[in-house]
Amino acid sequence: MDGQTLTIGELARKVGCKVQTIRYYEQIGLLPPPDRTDGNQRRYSGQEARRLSFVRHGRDLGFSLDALRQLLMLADHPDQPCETADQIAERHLIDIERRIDRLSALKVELQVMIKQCRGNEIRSCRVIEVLSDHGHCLNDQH
Amino acid sequence: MDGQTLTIGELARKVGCKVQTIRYYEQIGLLPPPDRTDGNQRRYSGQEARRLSFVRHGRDLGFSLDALRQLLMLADHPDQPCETADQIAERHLIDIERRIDRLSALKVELQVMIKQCRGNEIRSCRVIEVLSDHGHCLNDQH
DNA sequence: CATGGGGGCTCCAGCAGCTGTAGGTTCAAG
DNA sequence: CTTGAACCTACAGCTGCTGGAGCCCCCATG
Repeated sequence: MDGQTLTIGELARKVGCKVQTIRYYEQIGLLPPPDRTDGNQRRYSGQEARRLSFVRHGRDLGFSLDALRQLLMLADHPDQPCETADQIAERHLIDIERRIDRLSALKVELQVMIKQCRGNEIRSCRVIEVLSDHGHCLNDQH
Repeated sequence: MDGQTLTIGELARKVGCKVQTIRYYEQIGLLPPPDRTDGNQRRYSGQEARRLSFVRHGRDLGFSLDALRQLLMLADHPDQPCETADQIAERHLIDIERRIDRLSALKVELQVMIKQCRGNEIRSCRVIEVLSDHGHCLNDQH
């Protein structure tokens, strides 16, 4: 099942992304240039499809293209210890945790904002007021 | 304390953003053009500083510039009912909840990935493996 | 074997939301 | 009056794609 070749459109459908995205990844050197037909159309092997899957799955997990580039380089050298890969993942985990915390704080603030404001005029609207006034800010670090 | 004027740099320091960001907001019409000195430098009033605070705080809360533009327009017409402001905030709340859910799922997946991989070779590294293999994907919707 | 249409190709512009640089001017402290 | 930090404009660049124009290829059907 590795000898199969896919057109760029088939590949895009398979991994769930746009054709242009694949060409973009190739352009920025994240995917190697695939073989071409005599008519200059790209044909992808199972190998290349797996590499793209890796990238897409990584993107779904929120990794940056740069982080994925590093991970791909690591994946190409399977004999080395995987500390670096771990570090990338861990850094990413910390980042995600920070984002969750931040978003949770925002959620509370928004809920308060909305609850306090029902059917009034803008003059007394908490949404506007809270946004105007830093005193109401929960995570006040400005 | 409203009669004070600030240079663009002072304002930037006060609200915690870059000078260029302020000029950018002016350029896209989010902030009105401020008064200038004879030497063509911008001078900001307390009014204008508050408007910028509003924008920055909104950005911190994850509102898009477009949503903030709408909210600013509402804030400029305080006699109208605030349903629209509410709707914007509510739509945004739903969005934030979705983002939290999504990030929480990613967090679990990353934690599993990292925990299973300690001091091995890349050959057996879960981080690479999980990203390569869709079978390990928790939220498998591809 | 011709043809039509769906997909492929390249190149380029644009999106949000800034950020950085170049090259010049102004302001205020000393 | 000098100096140097901060200001000015204009424009390019960043991430991660997405869409369009204008052309070309592939293959199923007649």
